Amino acid sequence: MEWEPLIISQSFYDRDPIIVAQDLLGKFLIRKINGNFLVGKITETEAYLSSGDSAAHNFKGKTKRNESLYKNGGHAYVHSMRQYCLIDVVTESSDKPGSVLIRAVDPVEGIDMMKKHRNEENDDNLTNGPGKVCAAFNITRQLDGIDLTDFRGGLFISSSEDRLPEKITISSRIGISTAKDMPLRFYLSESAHVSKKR
DNA sequence: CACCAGATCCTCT
DNA sequence: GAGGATCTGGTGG
Repeated sequence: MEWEPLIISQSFYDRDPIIVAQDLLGKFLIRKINGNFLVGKITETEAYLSSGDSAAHNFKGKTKRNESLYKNGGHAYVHSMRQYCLIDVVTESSDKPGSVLIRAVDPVEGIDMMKKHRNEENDDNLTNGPGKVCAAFNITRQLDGIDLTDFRGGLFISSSEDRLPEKITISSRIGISTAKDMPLRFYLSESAHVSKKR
């Protein structure tokens, strides 16, 4: 990378997922593979609450599948959904298993490799969905539980030095069958890489 | 072991 | 906007 990543520390994640979901917009998701970097600017997120949220994977308690949700803030929860993987950022502390689903990014660096991973040539269809992001970045269940605040790992999140404020749109979450109406989805209004507008 | 429910995506109308 | 492909983990017998 030609710029120095500014790794986000754990205190950023130790907050309500509704706040973290919005603050993650514009941050950079960075994947390191064999010395190469894939970089995406986060454009779409969804918050899943630590309690009382029937759509959250913590709703029925801790299982082998979701145990990463019970780690401290700043870890990754990677789970499989049909043929795809999805990635959440764990928020709050281990007794409050909230999380933020990363649903889309703007491709920034390593775009050719993303295209290979996705078998897709069109930039606009590369990373505009949670399964697509994981495929493009080669995020698999092997990364479940990884510490996103550790730059030595294969996956981390950084901020940018001087970012202009961007408009955020709030909507209900997508693809769930319960708790459909809660306004917990956030995206950069002007981004071309978002799963769905409005 | 069988069944079923998904935080999806792609390909058609 | 609908329907199917296709995979994994959780639950109950």
